Amino acid sequence: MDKKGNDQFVQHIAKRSEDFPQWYTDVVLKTDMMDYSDVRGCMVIKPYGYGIWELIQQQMDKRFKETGHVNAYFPLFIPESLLMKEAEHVEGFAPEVAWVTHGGSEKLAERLAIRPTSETVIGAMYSKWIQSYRDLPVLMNQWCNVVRWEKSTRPFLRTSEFLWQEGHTAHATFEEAQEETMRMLEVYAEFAKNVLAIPVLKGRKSEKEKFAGAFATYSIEAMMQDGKALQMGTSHNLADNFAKGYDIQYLSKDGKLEYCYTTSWGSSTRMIGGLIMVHGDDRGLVLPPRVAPIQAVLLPIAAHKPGVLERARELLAALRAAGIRAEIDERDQSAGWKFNQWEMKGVPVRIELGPKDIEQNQAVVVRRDDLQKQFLSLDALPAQILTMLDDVHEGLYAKALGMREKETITATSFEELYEGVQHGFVRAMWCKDTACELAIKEKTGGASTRNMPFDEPAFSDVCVHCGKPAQSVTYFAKAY
RNA sequence: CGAGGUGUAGCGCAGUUUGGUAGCGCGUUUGGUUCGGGACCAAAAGGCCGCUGGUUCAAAUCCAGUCACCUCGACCA
Repeated sequence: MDKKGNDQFVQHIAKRSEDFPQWYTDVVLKTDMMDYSDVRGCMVIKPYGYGIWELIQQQMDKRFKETGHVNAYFPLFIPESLLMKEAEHVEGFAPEVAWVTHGGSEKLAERLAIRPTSETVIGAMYSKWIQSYRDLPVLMNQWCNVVRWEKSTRPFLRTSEFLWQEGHTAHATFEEAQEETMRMLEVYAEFAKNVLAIPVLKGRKSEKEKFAGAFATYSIEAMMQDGKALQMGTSHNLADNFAKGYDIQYLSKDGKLEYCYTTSWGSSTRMIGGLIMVHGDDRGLVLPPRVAPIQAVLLPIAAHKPGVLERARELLAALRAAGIRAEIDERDQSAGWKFNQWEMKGVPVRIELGPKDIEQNQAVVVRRDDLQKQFLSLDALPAQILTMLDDVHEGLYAKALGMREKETITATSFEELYEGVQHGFVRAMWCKDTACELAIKEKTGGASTRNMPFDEPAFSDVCVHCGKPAQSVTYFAKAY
């Protein structure tokens, strides 16, 4: 690269098309979102990245309140005996649990697991709290951190410690639990669309991939720009599996002792990784406006000239008064340098204000998504920026949806399916997912029915998702 | 856990083949000129060459061990 920079921050990033993993890492590190810590696989989220997370939290929490959930907090440590009560759950999580063995210098009589997820502790509490059908449903959520000792890690996508929310609910019947499971899956899908500008597929996971201990697991999956799938939220119907393990019972109206039906659902800082990989381009990050910590950055041009800075600060105040998260960059750097830096950081809208603009009562406004430049009058600028932010959101969503549709094929044979998942999603028919007996019925092609050789070795690295939207088709994708 | 790669200044790297004063670019600090797409000049600061041991008069460099990180597998609600 022949471009010169006067800040280490301004370095070229890898070409997205040539080296997607490297591009992703570059974007994460060079946009000042996170850093590596000394503990392997643990991330440090820096203020810019955390700002995104705060906006995600706010907007998601608002949705949880609307669906009647309340926030609570449960312990970080889970005694080993408590964790062991649900057999499938233990088996699934055992390989990735971190253990506390000592308190100070004394060895503990019983090891403490650092929560990989909280069904177990929360189940134990629910067992105390729930006595009667009048106590149901219990609808709670907690925002917290969890630890999973992963073998390999990637920033935001899979870290040893991560931040998330986990919802835990208890209901009187299986049907109510199922309804809750689907309701929250829908909340996630709506959130992905309207806040993150990411189109997602809703689907049910295969038996092999479902949450350890769940009756059924549903997820939302998005396609990244390399064609791979990323799970961006899950919702589990736990049926009465955990209620039986943790003795969550209630006395029904007609005086019978019954087990509860529980659900759990979660989404994490992985969503940040997802939005980087869905929207980013060769210039760096592209943030969807609703989670952008800075929605509009104001760059005074030739700021040393009289009046420029003053006018720019007035404009900043006007933007903020309109509810726009705006910042001004008054640093003593060249204009070109600032353009590049804020583009890399993905700020949705850039506003340039120089002496010539002030003369003509206008500003130069540039959208991050298409880099189109326009000259707008200063008078109505805040209102126009607000509209523009919505346009950017819609534009990003449409672009991501277009990409996904382009990279999704419909398969009518195993060969097509296998070929398709190498670079995108595949639509294929799904019947029932029972252990190793899987059958595919062709529907879209309208032709014959055949059995799918799911036990072929080539298929082992394919992540299977079953979605059941309107057209009743099935989605398969190669996953991260 | 398998295969490959990398550890040298805040960041990116050269130097290791052939042992001999620790180098370059960017950034940082100071002063000045600039300022509408990655500015320029001048000066300065900044290093347990991942760690441990060995060979040697002498090790960033050779040998052995070890640790960490990265990529790809495996694994992963």
